[in-house]
Amino acid sequence: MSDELDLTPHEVVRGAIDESKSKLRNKLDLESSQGILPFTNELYYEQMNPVVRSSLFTAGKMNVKNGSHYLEWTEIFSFGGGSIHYRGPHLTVDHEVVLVKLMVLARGRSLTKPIHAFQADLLRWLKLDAASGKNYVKARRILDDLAAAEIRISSKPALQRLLAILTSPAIAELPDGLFFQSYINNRFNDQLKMIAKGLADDQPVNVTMKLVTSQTHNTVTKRMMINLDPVFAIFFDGVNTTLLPFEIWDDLDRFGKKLLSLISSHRDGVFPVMLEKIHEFSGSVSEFEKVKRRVKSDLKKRFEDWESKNYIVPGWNISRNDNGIEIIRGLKAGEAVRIRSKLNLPPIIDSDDDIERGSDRVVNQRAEDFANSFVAPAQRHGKSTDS
DNA sequence: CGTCTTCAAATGTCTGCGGG
DNA sequence: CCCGCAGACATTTGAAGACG
Repeated sequence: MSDELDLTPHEVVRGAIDESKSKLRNKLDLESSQGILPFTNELYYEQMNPVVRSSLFTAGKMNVKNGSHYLEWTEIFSFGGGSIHYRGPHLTVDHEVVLVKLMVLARGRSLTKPIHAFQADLLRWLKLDAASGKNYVKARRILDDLAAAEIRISSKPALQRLLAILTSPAIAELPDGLFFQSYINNRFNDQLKMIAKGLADDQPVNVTMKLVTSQTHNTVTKRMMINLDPVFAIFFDGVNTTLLPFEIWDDLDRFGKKLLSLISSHRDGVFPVMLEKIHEFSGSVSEFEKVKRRVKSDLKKRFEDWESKNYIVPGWNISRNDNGIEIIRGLKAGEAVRIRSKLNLPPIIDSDDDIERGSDRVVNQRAEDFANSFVAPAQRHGKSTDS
């Protein structure tokens, strides 16, 4: 296992951790609800792995203004085994920026309650000039797009989590848990047998969800109230998600945001991948054959830059295989994206062996990790994974 | 084949003005 | 401080060509 987290003796900080942990638990119990909220905070970008590995949010900005829209369920390009289908307006990385920042605002709150934000917040997130009215139009359109979007994901851990919520009586003990459970129940009870059978038989089963379920605009207070789809939370179990420090992610360009997240989602490095697939992953509308040389040289420059910043480790390589096909090898996240701000970055878990998580134990473990990050920042403290 | 340039069209951002 | 509209200005993109 290669996570180079410093292992600090527990005893030293034990007291502080226990205290901050219980403080966090109380906070979660009091303010939040079902306890399966995303544990992200202002320091970390967090996104579910199925999304990170897909081109759901495209790096390109073409075909956006002219209202490109998937009317029917369409399979989105995706690395790895899972599948992701989409229906709705064309989404770009700008949409993702807004979404993940909304998720940060949702931290510690019940997802059954709305998030409050100003449109000016969106402009700040997107690094747009707040003095320009046109930018408000763009921000509003992004929200509308998110509200219209529907995604369908096949993810075993998420389904297991869903099943656990549906069948576990324990969650109802939490303040808002009953509400959440009945919400899930109303929505999925009919499919319960199908989900259980699919899991047992190892067959693909999908979960359909929206991103933003509703948004209202208060013309008096000028504030927006935005509801996220609670089912979304199931995918943010803190285990099947990828984290990146915002201070890095915020400064990446569109494609960079996607690409570095993809690399970071593979703890042991990205498997060799065709250059053409990376191009497809970017969501570019251009024909690969016509732009491949450009793509390759641009990518080389990008990786050289990232290597110098320790975003990725040396050893990567783009070259042809015996069949003359360009292959990218040896991509692996570097130290800079793993640990930042002297805080503990929970390990990124990926392998098939880890598939059975999404368990309460792991989620609780994640909460503990998160709690640890409230300890004095000087004491960087890490743990290794159970793999 | 890889790197560097160039170009037009498509898009994105900013400026100035208006109002609440 | 919040918001909207037009239009000017800037950047990005896809595509193609020059050169070694």
